[in-house]
Amino acid sequence: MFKAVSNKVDFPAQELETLAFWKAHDTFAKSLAARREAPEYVFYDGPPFATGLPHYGHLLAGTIKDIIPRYQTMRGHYVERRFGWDCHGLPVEYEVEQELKISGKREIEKLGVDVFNERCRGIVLRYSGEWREVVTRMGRWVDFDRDYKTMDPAYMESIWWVFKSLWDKGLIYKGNKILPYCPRCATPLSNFETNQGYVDVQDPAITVRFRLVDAPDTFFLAWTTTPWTLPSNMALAVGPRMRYLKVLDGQTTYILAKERLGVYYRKPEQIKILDEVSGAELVGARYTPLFPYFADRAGAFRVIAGDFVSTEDGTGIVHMAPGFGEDDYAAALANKIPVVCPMDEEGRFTAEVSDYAGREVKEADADIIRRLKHEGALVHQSTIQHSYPHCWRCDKPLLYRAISTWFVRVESLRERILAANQGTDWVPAHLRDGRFGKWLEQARDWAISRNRYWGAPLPIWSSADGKETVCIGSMEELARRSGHPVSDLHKHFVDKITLPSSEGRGPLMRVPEVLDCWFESGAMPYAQAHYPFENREKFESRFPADFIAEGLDQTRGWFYTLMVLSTALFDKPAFRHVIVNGLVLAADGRKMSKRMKNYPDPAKLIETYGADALRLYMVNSPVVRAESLRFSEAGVQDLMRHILIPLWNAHSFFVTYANVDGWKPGAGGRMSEVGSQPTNLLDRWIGSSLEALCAEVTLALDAYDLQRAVRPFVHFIENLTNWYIRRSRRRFWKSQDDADKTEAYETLYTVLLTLSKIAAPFTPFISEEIYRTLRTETMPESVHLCDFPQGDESRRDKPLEQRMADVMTVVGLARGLRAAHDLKVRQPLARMWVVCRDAARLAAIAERQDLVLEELNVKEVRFLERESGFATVKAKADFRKLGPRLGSKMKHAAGAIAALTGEQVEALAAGAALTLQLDGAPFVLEPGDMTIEHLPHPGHVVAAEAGFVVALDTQRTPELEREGLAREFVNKVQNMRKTADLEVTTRIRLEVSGAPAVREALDKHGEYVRAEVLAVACEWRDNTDDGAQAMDLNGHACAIRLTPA
RNA sequence: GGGCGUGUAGCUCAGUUGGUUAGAGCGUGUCCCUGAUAAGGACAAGGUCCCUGGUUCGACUCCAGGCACGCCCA
Repeated sequence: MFKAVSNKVDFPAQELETLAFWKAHDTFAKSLAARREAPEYVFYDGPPFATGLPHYGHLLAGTIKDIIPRYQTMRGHYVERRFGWDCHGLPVEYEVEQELKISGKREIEKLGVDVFNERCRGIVLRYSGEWREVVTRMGRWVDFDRDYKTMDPAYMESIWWVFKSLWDKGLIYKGNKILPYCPRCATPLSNFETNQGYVDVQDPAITVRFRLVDAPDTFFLAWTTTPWTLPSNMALAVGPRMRYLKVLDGQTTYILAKERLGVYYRKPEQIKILDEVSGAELVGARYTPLFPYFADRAGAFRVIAGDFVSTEDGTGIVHMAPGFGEDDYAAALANKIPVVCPMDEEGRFTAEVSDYAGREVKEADADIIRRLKHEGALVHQSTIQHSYPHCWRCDKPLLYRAISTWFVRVESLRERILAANQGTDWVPAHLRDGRFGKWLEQARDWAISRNRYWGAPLPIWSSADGKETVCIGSMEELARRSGHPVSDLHKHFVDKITLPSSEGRGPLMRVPEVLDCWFESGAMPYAQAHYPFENREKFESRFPADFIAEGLDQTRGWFYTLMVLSTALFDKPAFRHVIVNGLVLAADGRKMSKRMKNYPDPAKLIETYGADALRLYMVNSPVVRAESLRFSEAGVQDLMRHILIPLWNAHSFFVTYANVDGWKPGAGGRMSEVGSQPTNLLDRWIGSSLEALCAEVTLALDAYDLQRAVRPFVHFIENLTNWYIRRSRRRFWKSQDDADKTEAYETLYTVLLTLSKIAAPFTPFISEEIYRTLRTETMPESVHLCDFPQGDESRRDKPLEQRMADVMTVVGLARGLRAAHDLKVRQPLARMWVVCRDAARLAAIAERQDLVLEELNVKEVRFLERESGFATVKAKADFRKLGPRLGSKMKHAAGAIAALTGEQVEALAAGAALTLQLDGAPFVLEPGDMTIEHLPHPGHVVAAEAGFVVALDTQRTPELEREGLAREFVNKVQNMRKTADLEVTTRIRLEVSGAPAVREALDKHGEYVRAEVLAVACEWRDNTDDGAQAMDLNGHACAIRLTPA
């Protein structure tokens, strides 16, 4: 006996039981243990931040990260799956700052970096329990107990090794980067932080003049909204292809962009245009500095060319303060202009700018403007309203300034990175050379240091004068060189450690920065294994990964950092195959937003439909090809209805009847006979279809195309439930235990068992339930411990699949006719005709005419090879065949072929060649050059499709009417049985009264009726007062009373 | 401004080397079927395959140029 299976299944509840089973039996561990000696398939799991709860994007990526490893395990590989956590970085620091109600560098350092960091350590895994719960509930198998954390000492030590390896290869250097900086918090901000703080503000907008060295009465005009940067002016920039004018205004000559002239001089008669030049001609001109502070700097105070110069505002000549602007800085480097940055950490002028030393730079704007005015350098003054970034913590306007930063020389690695990228395989394929490849091509040096606290410290120690610098690559090295034992590499430990100088420069101190957390996650392949300190061999065999899967946003995140580091270290990509998922959007097409509540809570959704339904829904969408998905709850329900429920019902059907009959797997012996074929065509057909399914799924999964892998399930389940089972139903009911019945059980059993394995990677829960109900003692205890069904083309029978498709076509046509002419299937009809010109196809249908007759409730089918009175034949040109031969004559030929008479078509079909006159030239038409189409004769009950013509005889004799009535009666009783919730085997008694026609039908077909409804007795008596159910049978009154026997 | 992607039915999406009736599901309407079914089936309505041009006997498909939307970068 199989475990009883209800057709009223509660998937979410059942999934919880499955989870409990996996837990109790340690099934995941067993699935790994079973493959311990097998070839390894390497998967790397990208670490999420655990500072928030998982959302649909994580569930989606998690599902993909589950399907492929499950599949590869079933295909005979050992697939280790370790979860990882990204522990360091700003998100954690923010949370702590908010909890402690502190903000910025000064307050953190006042509190103590040790206190702060330990607090970060304390909260970083705060939500890991919830993560584990949700990930597990989704059915994902991943090892949380042996997870890796980027804050583990071993992980951090490997990061140091990575860093030092790059250092030794000369790939690390120190430079400057212009970053938004908050003077109050004394902290640079990331781009992400900056983007959330734009506010509309008013700023001064002044135009000042710079005197040319070679022509003291001539001035460049430049415009700025940050007067405080003027003391740091080092150059002026012009657009090399822009046009500039020299205009005489009174005694003075000014130079500005031609396009901006009208803005400065509304009345042209005020001035005289002296000359027009290109920007390129101005380049190199020297001017007198406005302020004396840096007047002695060599190479400064000249005009340079810049592509960033625009004529949207200002004068078309841009004031360059290289210490305070990104373009300015880059242009200064390119043109060998000195960089000055006379501002301290608090945002005050340094002593270099003696007149304003100690004053907040922005606060000095007014005095600077006053002074310029006094000195005659101010040409125009106004204010501007614009959007300007502000600190998200303290709301102060941010200042851009040069920050000392450490870089990886990505630009020098670029060619090698691109070469390594060629060794990767992407889904979707275009990403490799498209978005990702293009990103690589324009990659800049990577700024890897952060002026923060909670992160892996840069392992660099440096003397006070900066002339001696040491990079440390391991704990042991640090301990040896410093004489201090080391067990934790976080900032508050290692900053206390100094190294002796080897050049007599005094103690070397650690540089203050920590690493970008992307550097840490990019080092995951090495660091999760604590390479090279441990696991040397293991790492080497596990690098690069066979497979990773993350979201599209990782093109400039993890995908990138993995690739940079693996190329720098080993000249290889870190992964071979990658599936990139797109964004999960809310149903309204906008981003999912907690505030707007525009999406269903994932936990609730899983409680309603189950994880299998959610998994299938997500995977069966273009979101597994990096396109975005509008998440729809109805879509999840839809998949449950169309795949999971029918699958479950097929299973439930099988178990119910197998138990009724006491059928056991293997009892008939056929199962064990290799290569044995069932005799029943339906059985052979579903077996062949299953083989097709297996082949398609295998092909798609081997290509990492998940959506394509899911699609054939829909078709197969439809075939299984709506054709195989429906047409086989009676085979399972037959009370004699004959060979055909056994074969049906064997077939359905094998199909369901195999199907559970093919579906296991996608829907691990329902597959497990079905498998566990069906398995025998000798089979593995879980479907996930089984091998994936091995495809075997020899088990395909494609001609049979085609023949069955023909039968379905014929049935479909006839059903359409019944519907169109209002002839319900319960009403038997005397005969039908099936016409097909292909005798072989016709014969194949004749062979299975029982299916057709039963499905359509028709007494007899007649087969014809000619349409005779039912339809007219028409010829249609086969464009595919004729097109290449005829070329431009194709159109004419098509017309001529369509115009052929019935006799001509007939003759052609019979094999006679026909000569057409095309544009005066003869053309010999052969039978294969056309296809025959049918036009059903109007007024007849006839339909045609795909070479078949089907006609129905709609005559209803009294005998047919009676039989129809009997079937109607059976239907009503069956519904009553169902309503009364009777077992399928329960015998009943019937008492019936009603119209004479009903009685006649029952008298004539009583035996059939009793057998169908399992009635031991069917009495005709007046039962109207006796709780009988009154109903209408095809217009005849009837009352039925049903009691269990 | 640059890069990449997407654009097919009211909605979500398929569409295989270019071939003449462009498909499925949902939704809508009508009907049917049901002793596996919170099911299923048939039929109907619904399409400028984003636009323009080109190549071709023939373009949803290939090419070029636009437009719209999305993401990334500047």
